[in-house]
Amino acid sequence: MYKCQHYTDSIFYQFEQTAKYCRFLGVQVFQKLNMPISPDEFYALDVIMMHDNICQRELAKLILKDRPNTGRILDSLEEKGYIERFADTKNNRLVRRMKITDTGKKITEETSERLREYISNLPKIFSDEDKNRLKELIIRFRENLEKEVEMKI
Amino acid sequence: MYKCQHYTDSIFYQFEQTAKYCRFLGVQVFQKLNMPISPDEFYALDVIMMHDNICQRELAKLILKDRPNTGRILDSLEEKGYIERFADTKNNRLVRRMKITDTGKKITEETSERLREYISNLPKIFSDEDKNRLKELIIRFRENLEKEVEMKI
DNA sequence: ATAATATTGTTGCAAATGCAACATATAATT
DNA sequence: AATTATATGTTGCATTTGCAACAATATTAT
Repeated sequence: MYKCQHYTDSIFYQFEQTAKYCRFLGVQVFQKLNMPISPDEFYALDVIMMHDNICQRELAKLILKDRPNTGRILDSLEEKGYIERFADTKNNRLVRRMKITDTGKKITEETSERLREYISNLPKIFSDEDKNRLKELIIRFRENLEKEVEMKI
Repeated sequence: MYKCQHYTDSIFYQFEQTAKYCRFLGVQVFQKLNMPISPDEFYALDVIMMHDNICQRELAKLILKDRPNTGRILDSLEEKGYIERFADTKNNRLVRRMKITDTGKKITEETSERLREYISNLPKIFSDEDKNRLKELIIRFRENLEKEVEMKI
């Protein structure tokens, strides 16, 4: 006899639902705080800041968006002056690498700081210890998942 | 000093990324197994089966989709003969309730069974115990999250 | 040398999604 | 009684997303 008869009992369901709340919270907080960028743009900038000279496809793999959409986000970020793109080669192949600009860095850091402050003011029912245990378990879970899923990015 | 300087270190990032893998896995498995319904349709049917005579908005809240999209999924499911909808009242207000049909039930159970079989054949590196600990933590995390997010459903 | 395959990025379009506005009906307030 | 607010569902449209096809170039195989 299985306990997990229903999808809604599965861990996959838990992940999808919880991620939706995360997304909604993100959108709401960014709106409430009148952030100058969208959550997606912030995520991209954050990753670019951590990976200097990253090329588009590598970024796409990190933010788990397909190449066309990654390119479009970058078009927008470049137009706003938050990143700069330049041609380079990788294994003798032409790639477009990017750098965050000073403006972009400033915006990202400010956004990050305001976000952190907002979050720190939320009621903390979840202890830091639990949070770390949870994070660790999720990472381990995802690492297993990655082996089973073919990402066409 | 904060450890979580970057979004990519946050638990929110972990959730969003992992949920993406869950979604991708779902799509791939449903395709590979040539399922007669989409993951989203399956989720809806699964919830309807567990909540007999549920009305549209209640369903929308459970599958975390907005009312228009929930309605559209139901149009499709009804057209395929997997559910039946009928008018009723709730607090003296007109609502559309639904029931899963015999065909719908059969399809859902078959899909559920084939899915379970497929998943059980994946390499199990994550113990059942860990899985339950993880599920429990996620649920607790989401319950806290729910208090902070205003869902306009 | 030629053909086939692979990598990276872009374009274009179909499908899905999000959201505001509407329609309808009821409850609550003044 | 009249007005306002709330609950449920639908319609219509703009935006986003997903995906196939293409372009350009490099590597590998025949």
